[in-house]
Amino acid sequence: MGRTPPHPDVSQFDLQLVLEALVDPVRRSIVSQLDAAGEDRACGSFDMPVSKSTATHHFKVLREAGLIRQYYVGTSRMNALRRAEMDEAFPGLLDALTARRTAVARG
Amino acid sequence: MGRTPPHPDVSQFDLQLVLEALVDPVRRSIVSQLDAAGEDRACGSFDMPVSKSTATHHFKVLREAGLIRQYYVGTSRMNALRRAEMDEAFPGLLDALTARRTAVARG
DNA sequence: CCAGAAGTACGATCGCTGTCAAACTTTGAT
DNA sequence: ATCAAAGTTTGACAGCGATCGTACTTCTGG
Repeated sequence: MGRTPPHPDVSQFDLQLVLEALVDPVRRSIVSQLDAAGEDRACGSFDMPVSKSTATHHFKVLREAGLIRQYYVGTSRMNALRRAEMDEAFPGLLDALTARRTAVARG
Repeated sequence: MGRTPPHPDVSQFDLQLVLEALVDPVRRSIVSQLDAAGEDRACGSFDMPVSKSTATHHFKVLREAGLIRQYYVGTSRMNALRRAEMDEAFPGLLDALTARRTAVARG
């Protein structure tokens, strides 16, 4: 569907949801890749050892936790890291987790 | 028993294990209480909504992730937060998670 | 208009983990 | 010696979530 999916507001960010999102290695890798890229990227452009349907699931979890913002460009769904807002809600958290320690594991 | 349980060395701290430990609300509460107390505390002295056997499980997970150090004093098992070592391995992580967000000012 | 590309939606597994109760161990006090 | 306190161990169970394949939708290019 072309409609924009629901995104939580910064005031509704929940630490529990954020941690549940970041505890998964695949999702943490997505965040790291997005952070390293410094620009928005399509779902399909990520290096991920899972199927497309599983990838969709991971992006949804990240979006609902407030970690990424998603919007369509043609058939591609773009993903933007909501770093400033995360830093506002949980100062230091993303810094601690994106510290070039990235390892992509098969889970 | 009575013997000291195994503790990982700082050089072997693993981010994945640490996050898996901290994603559980009960365990995060233990860490927060330990941090707020500023001193070692016995297992039974924590405010936890679970049974003793479940508590034992949580302390074990925290210990194996390197978040706490455990030692016996009489029949009590004391718990110490390994903050300095955690800060060394993952700078800013515990700070971000033990931040009291109810308060306003932050020095 | 049609084919392909990019994702989503939907079930269905399947393993993991948080939970408890019950039995046990160790220590300290009476 | 006995008893209670503090945890541990074991075994079982329930629910969640990561995974996949298949079918479906939407958009773009020819």
